[in-house]
Amino acid sequence: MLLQTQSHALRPLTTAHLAQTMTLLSLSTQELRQKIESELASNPALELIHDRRCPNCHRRLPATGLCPICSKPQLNAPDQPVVFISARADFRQYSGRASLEELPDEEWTAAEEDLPTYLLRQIAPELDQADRPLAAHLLTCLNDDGLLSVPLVEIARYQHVPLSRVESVLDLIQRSDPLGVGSPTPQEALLVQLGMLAETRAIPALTERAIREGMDLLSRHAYLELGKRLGISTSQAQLIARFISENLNPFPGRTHWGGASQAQTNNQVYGSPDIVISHQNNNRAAPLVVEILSPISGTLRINSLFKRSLAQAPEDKLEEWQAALDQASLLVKCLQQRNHTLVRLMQRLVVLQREFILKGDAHLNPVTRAYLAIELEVHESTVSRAVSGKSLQLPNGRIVPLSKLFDRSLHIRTALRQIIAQERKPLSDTEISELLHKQGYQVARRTVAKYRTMEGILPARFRHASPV
DNA sequence: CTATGGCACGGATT
DNA sequence: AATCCGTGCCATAG
Repeated sequence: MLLQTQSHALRPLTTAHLAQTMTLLSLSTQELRQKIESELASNPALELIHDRRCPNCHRRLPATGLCPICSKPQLNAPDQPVVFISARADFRQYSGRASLEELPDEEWTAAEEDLPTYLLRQIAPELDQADRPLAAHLLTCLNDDGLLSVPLVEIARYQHVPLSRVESVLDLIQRSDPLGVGSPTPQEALLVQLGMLAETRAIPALTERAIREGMDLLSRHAYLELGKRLGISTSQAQLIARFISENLNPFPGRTHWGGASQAQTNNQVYGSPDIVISHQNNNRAAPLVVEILSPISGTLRINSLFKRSLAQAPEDKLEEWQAALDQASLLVKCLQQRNHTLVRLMQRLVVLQREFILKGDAHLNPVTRAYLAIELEVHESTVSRAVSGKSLQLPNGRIVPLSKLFDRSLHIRTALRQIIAQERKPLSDTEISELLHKQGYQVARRTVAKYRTMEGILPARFRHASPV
């Protein structure tokens, strides 16, 4: 028995290590944070140091949370992008700020005021004086997305008012400027917006049902399935999806639908990015800086007190404590490995896709995961896991899935979009295919059709005169 | 008859 | 091994 525990304690690494590294790598920053927090809560051998030190070079950090050394390009290699683990774990406000910078000037005044007061001003005239505290309570419960994550009943109980009154006040809020704000789910936000929009404008058939019954499919871009569920064709389902993404906003808190400025917002991702690419000081000429956002602020390490007390552990607890310690050190190690892999991946990726990052969709290099795996001398699946489920914020503030950097057909699709934008008369798929051949893209006529629907472009015949 | 979408197959990718 | 993607063939709509 004794021999068994010893050998068990001696060789827990390798396989377990590998397995955990893989799972950690495939987690997004948010998921990883949850995982770490739960580990931290349950495992006394782990400890989080709230130091304000850079995770890369361990120098003291200024209040901004950005390491002045690591975020600067090296003098001897100014062209090399800087890739580092970012110490600022709280990036919600960060991404929010980035999107605000994109707003045209006239929107600034509205945006500068914070959301709750902005809303309160709107609803004040229609609001019964007695309901003011209730409204204030509701508004302060809004999260960054403009959604209400607290159940209504809870608020009703807290304020000692009937549920119906809470509902009527909330209804007032939902009809205020960021339309749908205060809805409990993105789904309901969309429905409210749709309802208001329906009064002034024609809406594709079945849009409401698509949101009600196919929300899950909609967010997964599973248009084929959506079509089946609604009993319509895939392309019709795609049209509905396109209409929704162009006219509605599932997260009313993020002011994103300002005018016609965003014509091609294809697969915009909402939520927090895992990686942020920006120019230093927002200066377009400055080198690129790549931050891999850390899931936690501070340093995760083994609790040295716990380790020392292991020597005096009571007989019956020894095994349990040892296991906790092993698990903790495993987690710390794997976390480092994950960071290392991500840094190496991004270092190479940013060089390969520099054009795309700076100039946009048309300049995407068709890089495959397998190719990158060979370059980095890691297994394909490692790259796969590192890429999956992560999102990337580009210097222009857009957040896209990291897998977009591995899209093999995006540059052809943008070429296609250009052709159609410049066409004098509607071109048939066959004609477009020929034009693409002249540009050096060998795509079959059938494929043109696929790309066209992917971009949400109507068939030639129906495309005649519709300047939206 | 032409343009286009659906389905399914094979090869590449993950 | 599972999934995605480009393509060919066929049915259908205009």
